[in-house]
Amino acid sequence: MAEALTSEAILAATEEVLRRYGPAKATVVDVAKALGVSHGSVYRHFPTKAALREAVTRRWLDAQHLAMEPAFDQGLTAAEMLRAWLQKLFDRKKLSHVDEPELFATYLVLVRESRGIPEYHVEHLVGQLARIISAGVETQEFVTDDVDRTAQAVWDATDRFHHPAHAQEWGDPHIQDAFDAVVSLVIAGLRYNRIPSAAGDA
Amino acid sequence: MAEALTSEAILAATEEVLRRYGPAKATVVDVAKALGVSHGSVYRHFPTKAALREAVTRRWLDAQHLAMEPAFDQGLTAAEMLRAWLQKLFDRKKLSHVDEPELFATYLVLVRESRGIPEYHVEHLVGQLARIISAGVETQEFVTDDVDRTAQAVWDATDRFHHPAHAQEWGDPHIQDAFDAVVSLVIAGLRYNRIPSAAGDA
DNA sequence: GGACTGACAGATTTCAATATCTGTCAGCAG
DNA sequence: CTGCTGACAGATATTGAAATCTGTCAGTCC
Repeated sequence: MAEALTSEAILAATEEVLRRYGPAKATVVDVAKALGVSHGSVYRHFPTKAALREAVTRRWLDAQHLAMEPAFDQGLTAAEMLRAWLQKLFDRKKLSHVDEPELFATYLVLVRESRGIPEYHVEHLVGQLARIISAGVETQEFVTDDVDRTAQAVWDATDRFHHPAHAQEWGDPHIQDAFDAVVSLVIAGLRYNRIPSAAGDA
Repeated sequence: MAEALTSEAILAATEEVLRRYGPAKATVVDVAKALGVSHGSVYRHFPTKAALREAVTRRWLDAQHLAMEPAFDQGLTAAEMLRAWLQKLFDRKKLSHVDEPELFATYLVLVRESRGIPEYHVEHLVGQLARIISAGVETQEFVTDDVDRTAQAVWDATDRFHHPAHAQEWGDPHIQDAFDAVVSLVIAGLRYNRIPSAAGDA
């Protein structure tokens, strides 16, 4: 035999098979064939096909999260940082949707099919948002009595520009305009926002 | 023969057939059968199956628009009116999605399949939003230099609570909380919002 | 003994034949 | 003459038999 079969090699091969055949056609047998082993060997490293797919998905998401890590070192206001972060997220999503629609669709299917993965993804990004908003609260640029809740609200309010269900709208020529309008509205709200914890509003 | 076949009767029968069989199974033959005529007769009133479906859809949407017509007569602030209108829209959507999921899905398919119908629907509702915001600007409760653009931004920011792509999230127990947070953020933004017409922001 | 194979059962997918539907139109009935 | 019918051609949908896939495991190889 040549070399030991590693989980890493299986993940890489699975990624390649998913790219080539798409999520609907990719089979465990294909992965094994690409590695030159029997498909029984793959089951020695991953208990089910679903677990294998989920491992690939989590790996990909972690790379996305790393790429979105906000940079606090520059001399930007919180509003500028927030706008830049949201714009970067939007640009990345838009680009991958326009440039590689099939790969985008593939990972969309993968993310959706695993319970808990979408939550994992959103919670991570909302956490990054919260850190930016928190910085704004410290400099008294933003006002809020619940940073996490507000971060979630900003995420929800900008759903149209990052939720894959809206991907088809990202090709609209006026989409950047709509993005600017929503982000400006949200930032204006952050400057004077007091979200009630249960009910009531001024 | 009994009575003349009218377009009205065909529309009513089509609605019934769509309710009973769903959008995938409903056929022109079914409609004709329900009316006790040959399917050729239906084509005397509607040129294609698509035109027939679109007529039913437009009829249904007009009823929805009427139900959402904002009431300006009460002694409410613009913020209260805006919140109430958004809540009503959310409640109506949520209710029809929870109470009659099949009918909701049926009209969702119908709305999507006709080019132009979604735009017709959204433009109408954003128009209602614009009237509420416009009232707020007149009382100096809200600030904006472009009512229509701002109305669209409010619509976009609340997408999660009316766009059917998010319907599955409406069953979440915390959804009302998320709604309140977003609406409060948006209303805070409206009080101090100045959306740039092309680029740049303070 | 630990890693891999290959045959297997049950579940899922594919594919081609069969049936149904859409849209048209010549002809019939009042 | 006007409104409806029913047969028709091409397009679409349904079905069930055959092929493939998933997950297991007794057995092989070093």
